[in-house]
Amino acid sequence: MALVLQRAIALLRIFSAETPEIGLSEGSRLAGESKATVYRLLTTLCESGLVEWVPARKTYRLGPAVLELARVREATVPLVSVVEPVLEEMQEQTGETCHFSRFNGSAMAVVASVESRRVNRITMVGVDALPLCTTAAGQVFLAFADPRIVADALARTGIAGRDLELARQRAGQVRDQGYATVDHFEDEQIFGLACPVLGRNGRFLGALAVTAPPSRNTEQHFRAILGSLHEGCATLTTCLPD
Amino acid sequence: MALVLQRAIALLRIFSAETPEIGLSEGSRLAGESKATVYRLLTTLCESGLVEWVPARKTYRLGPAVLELARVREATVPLVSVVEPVLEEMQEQTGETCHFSRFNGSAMAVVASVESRRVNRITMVGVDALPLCTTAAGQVFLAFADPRIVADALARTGIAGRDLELARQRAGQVRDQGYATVDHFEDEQIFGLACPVLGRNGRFLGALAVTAPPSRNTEQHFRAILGSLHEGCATLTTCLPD
DNA sequence: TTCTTGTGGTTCATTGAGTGAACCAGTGGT
DNA sequence: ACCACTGGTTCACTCAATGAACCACAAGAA
Repeated sequence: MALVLQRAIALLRIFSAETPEIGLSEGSRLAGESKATVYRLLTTLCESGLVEWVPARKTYRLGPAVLELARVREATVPLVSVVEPVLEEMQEQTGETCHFSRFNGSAMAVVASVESRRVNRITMVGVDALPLCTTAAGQVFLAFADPRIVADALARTGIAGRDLELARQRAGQVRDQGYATVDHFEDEQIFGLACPVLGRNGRFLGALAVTAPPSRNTEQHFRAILGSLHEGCATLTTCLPD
Repeated sequence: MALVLQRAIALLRIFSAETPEIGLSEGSRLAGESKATVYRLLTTLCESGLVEWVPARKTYRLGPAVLELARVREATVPLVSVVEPVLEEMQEQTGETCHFSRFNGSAMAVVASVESRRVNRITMVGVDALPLCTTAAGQVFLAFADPRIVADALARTGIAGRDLELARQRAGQVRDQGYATVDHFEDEQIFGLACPVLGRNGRFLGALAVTAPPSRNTEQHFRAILGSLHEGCATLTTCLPD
């Protein structure tokens, strides 16, 4: 029910760090709706400020109203304002890029990130969603979140057969050792280490992660990062609602 | 057109710092829609994560998805990340609570704020919208924004006759002296001082403001605040897009 | 120049999605 | 036992959403 709303929301979600602005035809194509429909939806969204028309490029992009909504959400359920100081502290301790992400129904959505100050570092600019199977944060979700939610999430990715078995196996490993590591992302050599953040009731809330160039993954540094992660997780467990 | 969408957006905007959670009946009342309609809209919004169901209190509130949208918007058009450091600097210089707000179609929406560290201070907790006529930020908008937008905004407030004349007069004063001051907000004695932030093309972008207990409004402190404001405005003019 | 192919935007007859009155079932207070 | 609230659900009616077909325009090619 409320198909129009669903369409409109799907349209909103098309906007991302990779495609921050879309034209009418492009939006129509991406959303799989007729141009007339997309036009009507976007114009209505523009009226409210949720979307913005960019005359210079004849495109649409997310509008300032989403910031207002986010501010209200943050005032209702503080998340970023709680997570950010923890990430700052971790960045201080490890010197590396740190981030916190939550499952949003299809991937791990980056909630907040603090970048390393080193010249050779992992950047989070333009990254707003992390895949479930190929990132440390995602693997931590697969290992520690409610099995039903995980099963549902895996089903949606379309992963099946041998790959599905491997993912489950990997989740088991991660669950056993309490953290996940990866040594690459897509085609780049990247070291990633993530731990689960659980609420006071034990429910999975999100993943706290540190990423660095693989050259810095020495045994000593690894232990320092893991220590910082554990500390951060403990803080968040006590400070986050739920 | 797209009436359903308009209804849904109106519903989203009901959530505020003052009413962060609403029940079904309450929402139906506030939105002026039938319970069935509101139920359908809220459930659909919940599916996408834009709204969240709170079982403990049997209410709805804004969901985590709005944070994701805000992150994308912020990556597209940096605003908070630009304004926040400026506010920090101003708070350092003046010792007072500083904030930046933008016109959102009906009021000045607070984009970012940094609170004073003094014991007696003005807090921005639970404040997300500032009225146009009774706050320094609002008066700055009335004085410096595009006259057509201002006229439209004033019309919507329902202000007319003598009060409208007074507002216009006040806007003239503010335009002449380049800043706005107020000595109270609602029934509280509060000192407020605001300056307009204009884009490189001269268009009004928002209001930069400092607020303090009236007892601290000495001539010397006033000059310090005004200086800090001018500095902040200059920075924002060069750093903000548009 | 002219043709093609793209864009953003608009129209309008058709129809199915959205609507709300009326309906549960539950709860807390009197 | 009653009342006045909740949150949630049903279903016949109808009006709002839909998309094919339509502009006007712009950029590129022949």
